[in-house]
Amino acid sequence: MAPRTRRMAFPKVLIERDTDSEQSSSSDDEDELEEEDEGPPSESEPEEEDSTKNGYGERIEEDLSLKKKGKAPITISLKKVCKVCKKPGHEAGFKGATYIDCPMKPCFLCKMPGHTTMTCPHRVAIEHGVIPAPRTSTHNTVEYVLQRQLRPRILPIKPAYVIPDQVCCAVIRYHSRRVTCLEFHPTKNNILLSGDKKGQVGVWDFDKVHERMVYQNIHTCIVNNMRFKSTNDGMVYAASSDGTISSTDLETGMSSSLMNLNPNGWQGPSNWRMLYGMDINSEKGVVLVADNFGFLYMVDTRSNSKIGEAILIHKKGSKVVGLHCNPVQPELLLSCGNDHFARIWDMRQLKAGSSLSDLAHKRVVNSAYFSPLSGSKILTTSQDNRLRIWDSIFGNLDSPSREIVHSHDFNRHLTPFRAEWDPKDPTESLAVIGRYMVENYNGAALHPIDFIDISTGQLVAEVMDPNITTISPVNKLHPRDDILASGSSRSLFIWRPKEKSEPVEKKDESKIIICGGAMKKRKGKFRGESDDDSEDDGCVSKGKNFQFKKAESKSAPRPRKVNK
DNA sequence: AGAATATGATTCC
DNA sequence: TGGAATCCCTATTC
Repeated sequence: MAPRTRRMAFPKVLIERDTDSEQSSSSDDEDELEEEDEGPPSESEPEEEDSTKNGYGERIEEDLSLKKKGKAPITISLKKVCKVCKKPGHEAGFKGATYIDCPMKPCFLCKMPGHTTMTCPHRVAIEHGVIPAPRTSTHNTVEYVLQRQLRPRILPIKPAYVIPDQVCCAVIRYHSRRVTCLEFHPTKNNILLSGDKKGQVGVWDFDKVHERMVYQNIHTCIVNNMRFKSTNDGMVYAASSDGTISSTDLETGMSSSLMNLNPNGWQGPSNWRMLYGMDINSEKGVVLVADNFGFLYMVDTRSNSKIGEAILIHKKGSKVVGLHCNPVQPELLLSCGNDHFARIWDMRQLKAGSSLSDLAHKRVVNSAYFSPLSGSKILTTSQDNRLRIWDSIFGNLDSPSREIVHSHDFNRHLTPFRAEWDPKDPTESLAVIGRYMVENYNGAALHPIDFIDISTGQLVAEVMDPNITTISPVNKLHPRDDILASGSSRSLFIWRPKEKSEPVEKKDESKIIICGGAMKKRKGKFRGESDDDSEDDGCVSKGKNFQFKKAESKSAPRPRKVNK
C-alpha cells in the first residue's frame, strides 16, 4: 500500500538543518539548498531507507563527506522535500495551525492551477474564507432586472438571519463510528435521529442529554438516509448500504425490513447492492430508494410491496446518492449521483432516459435538494468544491444560476458534505454546509460550519467552537426552531443562537457528556477530559470539567504540531 | 510520538 | 472494460 517505489527514487540531496525553521523555510533558495550530487539514486536502494525519513518528508542522514575529511564533527543534515509532490525547494503541510499548500498542485479550494489557497481569489476575504463566484450567466433579462432593482433592496434585509452559533449540548462520541446522516423529528422538537457508518441509529432527546438511545440492530452497515413516515411520525425509514430499507418504530425499537436487495447474502462486490438516496412521496404513499448501480426502486408504504421494476435513472453501474421529492409538486422527483448529474423526473413517466432535465456537474454530486417552500430552486453540492443553485423560474436549467466556490472536498474517510436549506427561511436563500479546509483561528486549526446566502453567494456566518477540532460534514437545521445539529466524526452537537442560551460554562454541567466506549485509554484528550474516571460502560458525564471557551492563542485544544 | 489503518473517486494502462 | 495505483488540509488506535 505504501508508495515505497516513489520514495526510493528520490535524488539524494543534503541540506544543512537550520535550527530556526521559519527562516529556513523562507530562504530555501540560498546555499543551504546545496545539491551534493552523489549520483543517481540506485535502484537497489535498501528498504531501510524509509527509516531515515521522518513523517514530514525530511530525509535525515549522516553527512559522510564531512567524516572523510577527518576533523569536522559529524553533523546531521536534512533534506526537506514537499510531502505532497516530493520535490525539494518548498514544503507543504501544517505550520502550526495553518496549512501551507504545495505550489505544484492546483488550488485546494477552487481547483484551478497557478495559485494556492493562500492567494485564491475565492478566499481573498480572509475573515470569511469564502466569497461568491461570479455569476456564470448574466445575459438573462430577468436576472439583469433583478440585479438592478431588487438586489440593492434585498441586501440590507438579509442579515436578519438567526444563526445558531453556540454549542448548547453535545454527546462526544455518541456513535461508535462516524455519523452519516441526521434527521429531526417532524413533531417532537427535541428529538434528533442520527445514523452512523456501522448501521446504528441514535435517537437523542437533546433536552435530556443523558437519555441516549442507540439502536444497534437496524442495519449492518452505513445508514445513508432516514425519513419519517408522513402518516405516522413514530415510524422512520432508513436506507442502508446493507441493501435494505428498514422501518423502525421509535418507541419500541422494533424494526422490519421493507426491501432487501441482497436476499442471498454476499455474492461478491459486483453483486452486492447498496441503497443510498431515499425519500418519501407522501402523496402517493411511496418510498423511493436508489442503489449503487444506478437504479430506482419504489415501495408502497401501505402494502409494503415493491412497485414495478427497478428503473435506471443514472449511468449504469454508478451510485445514486440522493433522491428528493418536490415539496409542492408531488410529480417531481430529483436525483443525483456519481455520474456527475442531478436529474429531474416526472413521476408519471419514469423510465430510463425520460428525465425532464439533466443538471451537469464537473464531479460527483453529493446532494441535490429542492428549495423547501416553493420547490422552485435546486441546491446541489458537488465534489468539484462548488455549490450550485439552479432556478426553474428566474433561469433555465441548462446552467446553474449561481456557482459558489466552497471547500467541501471528497475524502474517503469523511461522510460526504451536503449543503442543506434552512427550512424556516421564507426567502429560501440560507444554506448550511460544513467546511473542509482548516482555518487558523488564533492558533487553533478549526473547520467551521458555514451559513451561506445562496442568493448572493456571501458567507453569512461561520460557526465553530475551539473544542471541535474535527470536520463536521453532516449538518441539519431544525424545521421550526433556531437550532443546528451537527455530526462531526462520532459526536453530535446541538447549536443555538448565543442570545437564547447562556454560556455553557454557567449552565447545567450535564449538557456535555462524553461517552466512554472504546475510548478508555485514549491519550489525545478532549479539553477537560480527565483520564482517571474512564468507566467505559455507557455515558459518563464530564460536564464539570468540560469548558467551552473562546478560541485563544494559548488555549488551543490539541493544536497542530508546530515545526521546530 | 509516530505508524498503521479504514477505504472511495479517479486516472491510467 | 477492469484492475491497480494514487491521493490529499482525516480520525483514531496502537
